[in-house]
Amino acid sequence: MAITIKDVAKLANVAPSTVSRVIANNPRISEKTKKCVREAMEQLGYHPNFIARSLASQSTKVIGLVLPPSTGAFFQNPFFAEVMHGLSEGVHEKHYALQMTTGTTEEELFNGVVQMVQGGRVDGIILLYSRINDDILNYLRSRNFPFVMIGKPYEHVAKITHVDNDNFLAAKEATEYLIGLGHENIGFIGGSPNLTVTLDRLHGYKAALQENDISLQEDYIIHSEQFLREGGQKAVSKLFSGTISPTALIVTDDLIALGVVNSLTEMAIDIPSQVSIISFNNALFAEMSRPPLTSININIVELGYQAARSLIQVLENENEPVKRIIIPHQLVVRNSCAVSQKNVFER
Amino acid sequence: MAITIKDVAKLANVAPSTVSRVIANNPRISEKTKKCVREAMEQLGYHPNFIARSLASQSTKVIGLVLPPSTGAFFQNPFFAEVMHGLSEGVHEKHYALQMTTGTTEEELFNGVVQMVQGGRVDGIILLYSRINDDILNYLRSRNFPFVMIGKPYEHVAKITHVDNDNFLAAKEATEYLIGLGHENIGFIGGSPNLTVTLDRLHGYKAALQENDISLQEDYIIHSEQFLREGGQKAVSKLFSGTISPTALIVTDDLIALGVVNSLTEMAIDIPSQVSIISFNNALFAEMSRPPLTSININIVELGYQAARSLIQVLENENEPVKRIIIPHQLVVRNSCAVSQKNVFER
DNA sequence: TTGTACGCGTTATCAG
DNA sequence: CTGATAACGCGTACAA
Repeated sequence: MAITIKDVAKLANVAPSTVSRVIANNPRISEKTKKCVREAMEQLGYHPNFIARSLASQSTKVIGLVLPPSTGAFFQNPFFAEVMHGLSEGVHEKHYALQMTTGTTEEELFNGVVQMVQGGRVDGIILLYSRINDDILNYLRSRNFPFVMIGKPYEHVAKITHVDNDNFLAAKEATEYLIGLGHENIGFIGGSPNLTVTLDRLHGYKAALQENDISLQEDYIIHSEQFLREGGQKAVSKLFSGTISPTALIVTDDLIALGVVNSLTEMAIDIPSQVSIISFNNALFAEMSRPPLTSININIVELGYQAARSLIQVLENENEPVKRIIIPHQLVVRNSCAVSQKNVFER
Repeated sequence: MAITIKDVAKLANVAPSTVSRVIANNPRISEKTKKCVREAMEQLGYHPNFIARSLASQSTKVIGLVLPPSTGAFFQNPFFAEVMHGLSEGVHEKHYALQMTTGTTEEELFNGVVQMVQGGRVDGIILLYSRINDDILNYLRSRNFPFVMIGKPYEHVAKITHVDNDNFLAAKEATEYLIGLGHENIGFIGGSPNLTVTLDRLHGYKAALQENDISLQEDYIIHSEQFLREGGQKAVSKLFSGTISPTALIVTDDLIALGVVNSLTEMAIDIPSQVSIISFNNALFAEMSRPPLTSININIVELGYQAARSLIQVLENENEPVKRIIIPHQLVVRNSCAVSQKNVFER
């Protein structure tokens, strides 16, 4: 059995509670006994038992992570690694640990969260996604359990602390950029329409069209359930089978964009001379693609970092106000967009 | 305060210990009281407290993950996401949770591990790397704490359960493949020489040369500390400044290979006609690179999955024997290797 | 400033 | 088959 607080107490000739107070650096303990106790701890190689501490103090110093339902695909997207990077830095600074649960089905996932929460495994939770009508979100809210989310809540925006980009603006700017290049037939290829990111970007796209008096074509909008390359491929075949094909595309994820590029290349449609593409996330892929993709850097690492920090603030301050943190984005111009060749003739 | 076992006991008119036994599905409890207790649990919405359970049973059902020291870079490499994918599936099947610690310095990392171990936070640990003279490894061994590692231990191979590829063979095959194409001036660009993966692959490379009576050129061997693109770029400038430049390269990581490709392209050295490249890991990059890289698929997801499973076996079976699990690899041929043009003339 | 005693929510041992 | 009771290791009123 490991060294406990009692062993230390015995060696230092004090009561266990005194040792406990020394650990907590309680100011009401004399420096002399503190030193004495610390020496005893050193000598025995004492390390506090986190589990016992958690039970007594009702706090674990662990933060739970909830990955989106389609966990398998999520791991493949560079978003995962980057957000983990930021999260890990954020929690590490404050001496918290990260815990993950995953599940293959929606139900398993939900149960995993319940176990984390009601099982007392974690002090708070970070949702790595935001979607419409999320049971997990509702559950956390109904139990009043501390959590923050990455992405904009679909409902109750003002009541949920979250870290997000201004996806509306980002998509609007992206679209305006294409319009500025003379494009008017602009397609939108997004991820699942249940995700708020997708919706926000779609709205930004629509707003830009409207402000520039370009009529919206519903069949220029495609949603691909998977945030993967396959999604992009399917989207292209739908988009380019119509009568008038778009001359430019907004794609909400680099990975999907990759599929799009693949398909277009196979169809011998040149990028950017025939179709311009602008995508989101600025993953390494974006740079590697042929042609290199113009993409919007949403600073995913920072997204994770801020999420971690703001959750910890919620946990450590009695009534921390609800916050909304917006991480800036940047358009990274590469070679996937060109001036529209035909806008003059077509209308 | 949450519902406890006592509340359930009261409602079901039994002792708390009985409730505990029902949870554990103890066979010595009558079906009748089981049903009664379960109804009470249902009615109250009871969920067992994991922390209390952990304290009493001295087991947390949590597995700790140790990332390599250069954590920042590690997150950027697709290896991270893939291995996490496998790990998460492996632990999820057996109802364990994953916990991560990270640290910016070696010392922080070490302390993180000590906290996990001595703090009783985790039942076992998975090391996501293997290197020479690892303090953490020595610590775990000295405390006799259950752990498995991904990669081959540098020492005590027969005493440490680990999951690995046959990196020696993989590199040997890769080299032989190049030799088969007529190459004799084959360079080796590896990651840190402190990692056993690097060493194993280097040995495989050397063995292949030797068996084919090709003399080893020490200045054809470059180590890049970072598993990143920058590493590849530096390596190239060293390699191609000598008198006789290699006509083929073994690169131990796709990300490094990417840097190599970049640099060679900038130097207007054509791949594969002037230099052939074969790399490891078969990340998405490999396929996307221009030209697409011939790479060795080491099945990273499986590496993680098996690591999780074997650790859990160690945890759940009294004296599970030490195991060594080898995950198969496959050469994925793309377009980065060609028949050597000059081997006939040069010797 | 320090010690005593109890509670945190379970599991496990030992009776009955 | 079930019920007391004692751990598990620590935090914390309360008392001294």
